[in-house]
Amino acid sequence: MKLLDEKILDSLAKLFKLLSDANRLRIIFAIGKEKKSVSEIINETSLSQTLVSFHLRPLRESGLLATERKGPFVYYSVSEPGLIDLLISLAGVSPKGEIEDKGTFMFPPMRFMQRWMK
Amino acid sequence: MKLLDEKILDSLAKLFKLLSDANRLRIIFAIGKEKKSVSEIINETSLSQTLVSFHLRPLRESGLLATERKGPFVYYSVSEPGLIDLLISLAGVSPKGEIEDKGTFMFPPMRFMQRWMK
DNA sequence: CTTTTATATGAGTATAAGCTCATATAATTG
DNA sequence: CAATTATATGAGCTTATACTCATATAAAAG
Repeated sequence: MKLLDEKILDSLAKLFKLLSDANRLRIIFAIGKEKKSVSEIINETSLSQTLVSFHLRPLRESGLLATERKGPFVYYSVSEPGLIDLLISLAGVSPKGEIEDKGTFMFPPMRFMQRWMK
Repeated sequence: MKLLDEKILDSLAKLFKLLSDANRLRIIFAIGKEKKSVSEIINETSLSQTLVSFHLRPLRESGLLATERKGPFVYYSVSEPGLIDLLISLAGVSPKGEIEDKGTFMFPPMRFMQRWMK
């Protein structure tokens, strides 16, 4: 008997706020289900070092990303892999940008999103 | 073979931005899978008329909500019902705030969200 | 037609978000 | 330890967001 209370709404809003920037999504998709160093993220996203670090901060501080240091490199990973699945299904893409696997569940793509894709 | 391009990222970011406010979520959950007049939304959310109309605008203009006038009332509905399912599963609540139906699929609740729920 | 009810909107404001620049810290190498 | 590579952070700027107030429009009722 779980009620929809204030806390859940606030948490959901915070989660969506964390995801409401294209560069943040680029970064998260770049990490995917692996561990990526900041350098790798910079290379794969073509964003500046400062901007990547700038966006990594709130993602890390919120707990959405986890970090692990290995020598001079800091590796980032998505704390909740389910989030990647969610993003992949919402984006309507497959993990490697190839044909969708009909066997795995995917949320129906948000149709109305297409009006923004021009 | 669907690639993750700029347009998809931007669309996703816009979608999340639309959902990144607790009052917007309140409004969307209040509408749910039904058609609700602005008055009903005001009553169920306890938000001011101006604030409700203020938030309804971007939701409507983005296409996320659809409107229909009946006499003096304007009824709002969620254009893509799948969105409601998504929100319900992310929030970890059942449509009526009761026990979750084990038969229907639900995305695993984002565990890390709990750190925000205090 | 005037009044009332339902809803929308423009203007103004305070706060937050996204970004860049310069600089700081952390670990590695020479 | 000095220099280099990897990453983080504070300050400052610009734009966007969330909100309120006053007012406007739309339909219905009297």
